[in-house]
Amino acid sequence: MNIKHDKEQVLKTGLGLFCNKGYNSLGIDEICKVTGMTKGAFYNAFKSKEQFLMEAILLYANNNVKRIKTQLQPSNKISAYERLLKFYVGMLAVQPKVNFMGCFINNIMSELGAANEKVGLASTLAFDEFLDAIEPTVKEAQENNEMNAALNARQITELLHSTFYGSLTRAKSSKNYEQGINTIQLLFNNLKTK
Amino acid sequence: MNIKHDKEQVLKTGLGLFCNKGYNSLGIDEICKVTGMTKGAFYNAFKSKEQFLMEAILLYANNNVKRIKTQLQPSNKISAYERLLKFYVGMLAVQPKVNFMGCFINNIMSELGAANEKVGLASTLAFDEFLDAIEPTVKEAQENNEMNAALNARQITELLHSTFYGSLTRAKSSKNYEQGINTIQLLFNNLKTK
DNA sequence: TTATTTGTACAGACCGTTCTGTTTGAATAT
DNA sequence: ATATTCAAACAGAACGGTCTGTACAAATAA
Repeated sequence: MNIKHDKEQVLKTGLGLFCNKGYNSLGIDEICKVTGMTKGAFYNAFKSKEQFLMEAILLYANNNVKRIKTQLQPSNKISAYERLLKFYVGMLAVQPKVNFMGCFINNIMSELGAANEKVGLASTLAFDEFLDAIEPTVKEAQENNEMNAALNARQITELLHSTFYGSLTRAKSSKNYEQGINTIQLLFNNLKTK
Repeated sequence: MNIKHDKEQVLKTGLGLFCNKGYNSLGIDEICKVTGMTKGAFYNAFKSKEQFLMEAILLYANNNVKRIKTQLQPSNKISAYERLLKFYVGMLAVQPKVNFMGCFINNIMSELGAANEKVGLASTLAFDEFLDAIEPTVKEAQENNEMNAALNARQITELLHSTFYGSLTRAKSSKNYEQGINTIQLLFNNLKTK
């Protein structure tokens, strides 16, 4: 009794598992168990565990870009600066509810980025896509005169996101996100136009 | 013919291996091969791989605190602000020469901090020791009126180091440290007294 | 029929750890 | 000085478990 598996659904489930357990701690057996697949079906659909990961990275990157764009969507109720601040604080504050799983791309960068060239490249590209999605809102904040317009918008975006990733790593390890929020707040206050 | 092993030297060598390969990718076999030990000797000296790691974390933390204090040592040739900037830029710029191994504590936080409570705690404590070593120089920069004295020195230190760690993770993954230097530069410019 | 997909057992490599027996050198006894 | 004892350190094979990936027959689809 062969089962017709929805590859997208399997990938989505696997992505969730990767987010929670990382790469090395998640075995093919567990992916199969949770998705209801067998190994034959898995290896028929995916060339290898690494390729499965690569597809999961792409899926995550796409979904996350969409999420970022939605959350930073222009609004006349809340300014660009405030949307950005809320965006980053929100991602930190939600961590206790998601078992401090952090950001999949940041996790994969840390776990495999240095050792595996392909994965390093893919996660670097995903990171850049996130910056692409965030940068317009930084520009908007500059045009609103909320942020210093003399600075390069891309570099501000890099600064925001790097600080966020550093704070997130610390939050994961200490199981405490409050220091991270303070750090983000301090950075935003400093980038604010006086 | 049994060999007498120097535990400190073994730990030092093992720490170097952990720095380069991370925790999961480094096997006991390789530690033994490089140090010239056998497994019997290894397990006579250390309870487990995890305990070996814990001792390596302490060793690294101590050495690194010393290094930080040396590099940030008060000087009348270079101001506190400049010493801090040089300190962070230097750590990024050196990465190509050390195979982008980054900071051991940051690596371990990322790889194991979330999964292993003991390791998470130990690396969080090490992080705090680094902040303790850096904070006095931030205070000095504030007293020199190089940095805004209205801000909390500890929180500035947190911001500096979190941003550095975020930049470092990205540098490791992309094998490029220049963006990280730009990010640190931008942050320092923003914290500078106008 | 013929081609494709799936289920399952298993190969083969690797891992951390344990086990048994050996070496060693210092303490003690002669 | 010489012989004996003993505990700690060491050597390295072996173990139990994990892992990814494969082989191949059975089931299904064309």
